[in-house]
Amino acid sequence: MSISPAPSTEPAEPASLPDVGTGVYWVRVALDVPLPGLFDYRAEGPLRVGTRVIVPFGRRKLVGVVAETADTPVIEARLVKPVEQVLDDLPPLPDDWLRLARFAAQYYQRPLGEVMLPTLPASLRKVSAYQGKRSAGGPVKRSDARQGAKPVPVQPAPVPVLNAAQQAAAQAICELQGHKTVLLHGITGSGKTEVYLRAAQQALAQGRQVLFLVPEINLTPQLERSLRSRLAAIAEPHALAVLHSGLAEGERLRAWLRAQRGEARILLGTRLAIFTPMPELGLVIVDEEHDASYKQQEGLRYSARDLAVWRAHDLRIPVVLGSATPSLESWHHAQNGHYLKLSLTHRARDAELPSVRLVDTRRLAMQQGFSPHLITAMQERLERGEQCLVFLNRRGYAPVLACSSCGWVSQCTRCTAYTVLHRGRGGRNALHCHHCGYRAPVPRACPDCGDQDLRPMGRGTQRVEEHLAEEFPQARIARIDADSTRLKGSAEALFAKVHAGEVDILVGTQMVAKGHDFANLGLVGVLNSDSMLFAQDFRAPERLFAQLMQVAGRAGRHVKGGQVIIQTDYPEQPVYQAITRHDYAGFAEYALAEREAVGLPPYAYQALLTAESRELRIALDFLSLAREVAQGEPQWFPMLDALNLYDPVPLRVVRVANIERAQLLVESASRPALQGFLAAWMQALPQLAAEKRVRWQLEVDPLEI
DNA sequence: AGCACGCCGACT
DNA sequence: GTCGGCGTGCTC
Repeated sequence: MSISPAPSTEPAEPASLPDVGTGVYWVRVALDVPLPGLFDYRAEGPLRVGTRVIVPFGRRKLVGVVAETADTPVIEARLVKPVEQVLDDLPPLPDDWLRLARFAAQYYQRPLGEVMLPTLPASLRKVSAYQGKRSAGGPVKRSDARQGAKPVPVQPAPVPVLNAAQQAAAQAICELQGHKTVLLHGITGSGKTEVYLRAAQQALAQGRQVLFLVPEINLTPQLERSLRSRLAAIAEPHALAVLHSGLAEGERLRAWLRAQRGEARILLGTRLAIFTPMPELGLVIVDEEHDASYKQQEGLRYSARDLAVWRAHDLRIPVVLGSATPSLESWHHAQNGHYLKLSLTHRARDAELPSVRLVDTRRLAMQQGFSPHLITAMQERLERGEQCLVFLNRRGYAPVLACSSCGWVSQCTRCTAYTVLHRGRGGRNALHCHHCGYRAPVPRACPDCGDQDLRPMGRGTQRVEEHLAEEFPQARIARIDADSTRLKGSAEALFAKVHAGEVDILVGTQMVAKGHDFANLGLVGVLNSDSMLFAQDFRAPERLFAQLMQVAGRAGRHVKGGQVIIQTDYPEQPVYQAITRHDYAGFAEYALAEREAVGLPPYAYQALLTAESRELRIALDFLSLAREVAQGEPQWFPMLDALNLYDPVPLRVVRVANIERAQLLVESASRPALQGFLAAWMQALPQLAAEKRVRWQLEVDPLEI
């Protein structure tokens, strides 16, 4: 998105002014409640904006953040309650943090308190942490200041020699003055990380902090190790802090505090780290910027990547977005000169890109989803002692169980979805609903006609694993998906086996596609990717391309002649054609032209209003009413003719856990028109929803529609 | 969202 | 006779 912060020239807000003669200081406090606006309180002394306070709210007490000071309260003064406790265990939250929170609240149409408070470590926003303790009171004890991370012994890694392209990219970033968004487009294995590190190194040398965002927790340990060893050469081990939702509360608090105090010089984290105060922030890096996990999918539905761009702009510092397959939004900005595009077009260690072959499966005799070509290729690789990866984005044994005589199929009673057949340990099978978590035993006979011939239709990773065990009885096979890695640490253990060469064939879902560098992997086989090709979502081809590039990038990183085999019924599709040439730019050009022709993002901006109710009719009625309200009040919605409000429609999976869902898409070619409309609309929606008794949410820049 | 008040069913 | 179901009303 092209969001530009307002210039941050206004001085820090002054402490609240006394009400003349009374010695009362009025403050407006942001609280984590789903009510619009701020709440007036009275303080005994001046309070700086950004100060955390404990205030009474109804029958309870809450931690809030002073968002404004005022000469007079908005509500009647006698209704205003006093601040109960001023939390001074931390300095007030800094101005740039407040600006970021205000922007996010306004942009995503949520109350300020719902943005501010959930981004703080829990102990800084829980009243319980401050009650009962009289002395210093609160979670930030003096000893925390000195408590860094455990002193992990780290050997400095040798600084790798950058190739010419890496050198040029790093230099271009290091030479930037002020704000710039850089799109670092580097194919898998081209050494983007070294470029990030070189840029980070310079920022550190200039006395600045670096914020390094990564998509998922499971990427962090690897990167953390490599960053630690690289950092050992240029900074002390304490300089790195890691922040993600998998941390224990204490660790999370400590990392946040170290970043906030400027003790941590590099903060490595997932999307939530974008909200960490960093007093000397000088560079933001967003690795794998296209990755959907930068988008929070509940509560405040923010994009950490987009907020990173905003924050960097606000602070007048560079931000580097890196990817082998950039989002079309970022690519578009780079193409039109908004972003600076830097490219790494060759693999760093002279390794060649794997060859990609499309196997046209329309006229082939398939065996359990495998073409003879793929089986033969696997055979050859295994004979050479290389590893094979079979990629299939579908877990379980089979996506549905069906009766061979009457047409019954296994369905969830609570959702409009098939239940998936899963093979449990000891051959105990069960039907799982992937939407609501419901589990049921497998019926002995068809519930409709009594026929005992129930057959699994299609295949998931379990069935593929089973078939491969028959096909390659000598091979050691491992399966990595959400089911086989449910237990803590089991994913690491499985990956370790693969890395140790104790696995010949790896079967996996998208979990295996990200980040891992398998030294001995020669062949990647892709099954059933066509299912993504014709998904209803307009971003499906973009996601498919990114996923195929990513999984293809696992092959032949160190092995000569790496190969990818994609089985498809549609080899002529542009996505597949571009993949065979490793041609991101070609794919992007094609996809962007298509988007432009039909006016989809990045050529339009979207928001999605979703409603939930026990009855679909009610959810749809609410959405229709919401649309009528907008169309019926032209004085409230002067921007209406720049907007497109679509018909309310049921979601593709309309019922989940017995709740029916529907949505209404709003679209505009003008961001300000959309923003203005949403702000006005939000005034009317809560009342409508209360009348219809529906749960609802508004998502700005939805990823899936 | 919490939290409490408020009126109707199966239990120590 | 009570414990508790969740409807609805309010929070500066």
